[in-house]
Amino acid sequence: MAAARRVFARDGFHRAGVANVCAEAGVARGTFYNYFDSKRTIFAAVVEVMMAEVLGVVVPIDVAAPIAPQVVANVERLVRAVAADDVGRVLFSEAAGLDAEGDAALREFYGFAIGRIEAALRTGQALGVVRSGETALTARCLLGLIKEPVFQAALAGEALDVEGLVAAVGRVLRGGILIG
Amino acid sequence: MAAARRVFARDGFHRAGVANVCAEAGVARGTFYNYFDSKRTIFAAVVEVMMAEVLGVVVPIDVAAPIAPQVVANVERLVRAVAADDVGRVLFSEAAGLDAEGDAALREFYGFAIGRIEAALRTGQALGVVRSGETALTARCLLGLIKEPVFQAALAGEALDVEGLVAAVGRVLRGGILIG
Amino acid sequence: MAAARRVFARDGFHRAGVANVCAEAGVARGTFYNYFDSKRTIFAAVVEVMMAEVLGVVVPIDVAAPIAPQVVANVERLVRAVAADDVGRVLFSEAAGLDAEGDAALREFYGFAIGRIEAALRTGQALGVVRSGETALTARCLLGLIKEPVFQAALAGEALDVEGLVAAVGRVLRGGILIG
Amino acid sequence: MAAARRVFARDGFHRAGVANVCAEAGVARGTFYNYFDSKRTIFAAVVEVMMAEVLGVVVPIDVAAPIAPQVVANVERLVRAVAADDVGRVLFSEAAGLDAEGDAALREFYGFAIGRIEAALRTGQALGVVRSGETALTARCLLGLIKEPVFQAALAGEALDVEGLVAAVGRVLRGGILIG
DNA sequence: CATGAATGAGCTTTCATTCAT
DNA sequence: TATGAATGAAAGCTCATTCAT
Repeated sequence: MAAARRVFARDGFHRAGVANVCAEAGVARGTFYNYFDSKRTIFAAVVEVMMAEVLGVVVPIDVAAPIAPQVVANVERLVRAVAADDVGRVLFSEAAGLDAEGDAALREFYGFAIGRIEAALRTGQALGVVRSGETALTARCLLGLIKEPVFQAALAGEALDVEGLVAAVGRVLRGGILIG
Repeated sequence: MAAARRVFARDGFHRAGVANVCAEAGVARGTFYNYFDSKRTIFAAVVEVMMAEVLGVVVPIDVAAPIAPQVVANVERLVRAVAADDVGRVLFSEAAGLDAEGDAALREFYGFAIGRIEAALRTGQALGVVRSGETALTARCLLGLIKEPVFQAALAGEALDVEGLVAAVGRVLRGGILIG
Repeated sequence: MAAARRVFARDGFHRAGVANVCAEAGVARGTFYNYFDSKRTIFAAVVEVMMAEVLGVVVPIDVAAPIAPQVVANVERLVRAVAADDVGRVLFSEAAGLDAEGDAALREFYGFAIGRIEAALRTGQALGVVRSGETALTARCLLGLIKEPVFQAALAGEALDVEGLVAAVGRVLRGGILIG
Repeated sequence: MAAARRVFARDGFHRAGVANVCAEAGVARGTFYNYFDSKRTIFAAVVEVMMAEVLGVVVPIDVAAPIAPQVVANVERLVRAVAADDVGRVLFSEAAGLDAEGDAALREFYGFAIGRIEAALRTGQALGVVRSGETALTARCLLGLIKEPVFQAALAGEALDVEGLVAAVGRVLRGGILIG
């Protein structure tokens, strides 16, 4: 699994071969198929782990405590999780469009993430700390707000400026962009 | 080209075969290779056209006229362009991670788009209609704000609610999310 | 035909394409097939012309006149004919092993040439100017004596030293190699 | 390798397909590519073995012992080696003109063979058993003397009369053809 | 008669997967 | 359980040839 993760992160699903994964793991091809049904299967397993890692870092907001720092902390952990180990690269570039099953897993992942954001928005609206308004599309927008800079950094091959990104996201969340 | 666009949009680069493209176009395999060097080549051509379509709908802001409606109109055209014909699906899912050349083209595309957004932010700051602050990461965030809902709609196989999205984006741009 | 000859001489039968021949001749592909049935056909025609050229330069020996100079002159003309225009390259490298028909043509060509040499040997023996002995294999040996240096020059891409070759051949013919 | 040798000998490089080689060997196409990079590669390997076989049978002349029988023995072994297994067919018809690399290998082969002959001629001249005179072209002529009858037999599809050929070559070597 | 776009059979090659050891 | 040689379906691509214009 760890070897597969490295190989998929480095080469992507299509350019990576089972042979590469086996070589990286130091086992024979047959051994691979004793543990995984197919290349597709291990990729799905790797992706699932990555999704769990990403979703796992988000901590539910405690409404009794100050909210803003909790949101910031969540965003920061999220960004770090996605930026680590090419997780973003695999999840955002490779996982989409593989096949129906893969897309379903991806939909579930995003559905869960967006659901959490939307729930947070609703709770925030109820508490009066989030502006009222439609939440479904807004949740998707917020997801993109965080995801896109990570994707761009991966595409450019640059390290991500996590603090800067958290600050930028925070600014947009708090006050938008336009004045007046 | 039109046939290839349909096939790549439907099946993706890897699942689509030259045979599929030829069948869709109603020509023989040899005919294909009279016009394109390789499967990779025609995909690059399709992607390039899509990129041009997307970038082409963005009209420079006229600072003499009211700015907000112009921004809204740009966002709306952009969203429609990306949502049409699975452009988003191809550009966001298939084009990334193919090879070095493809990634370079993608970087150029995003670089141009982000550059435009950043320039607009700077101009807006100079005019006093955009809050001051860092612009590079913010530009990426704004790109994600628009891109992600389109991607999600494509992933879910739903039609995109363009007006709703434009409204949601507008809301975030104007006032952010958080109160106080 | 002239264009085909150039192309086949330059590229060989297999690496040359009908497209190359047409480009060299400045005509369209369809035009080519108005005059020749196939690539194989025009190659056969080119080869036939070359064979005729080679065989045509050999002049029957006039037994009334001094014989040695006539033989030398024949060898020299033969060498020049084979060395010119990559004739040797086409005849010796490309024409063999194409298909049954091509091999048959080649057999006829060599059969004729070897027959001429053998007849000359027999006549010479009758006249007492050629040592007695078996003639069939000897004729093949003599053919090789002339052909091989031409082939080697073509393979090495060097110009052939015609005078030197004629002298060397003459020396072997007259006195062999070994002493005593 | 053995199967490939048979197939290349029978069909030639261009008419032989990897499929034929695999069928002859009784293995699947994939198996072939586990051992050889390409059709070109295995052909080069086959040719190399053939070249080594041919060059390997030539034994250096021992100047202390009678020379003529040694030369005859060498020629005989050479002829047998080239005549066996369609070695001549592959080496003389198929190997030439494939590509730059193949021609280079062929040049090396012939260069080595001609070099050996030339060295033998020089040694013979020093020992006074070979007539004085130019050696480079003469060496090529002698090569042709032996090679051509083998080639002709292969082309005609006849078995080669090895003893007759050795005798004919011997006659030419010793006394040439012409009298007086 | 010249054209050249269209053709499609057939080639080489790849690689996920199997299975006897 | 680990192995890795063997597998073969399927892909991309070439090029001699045809035929409507």
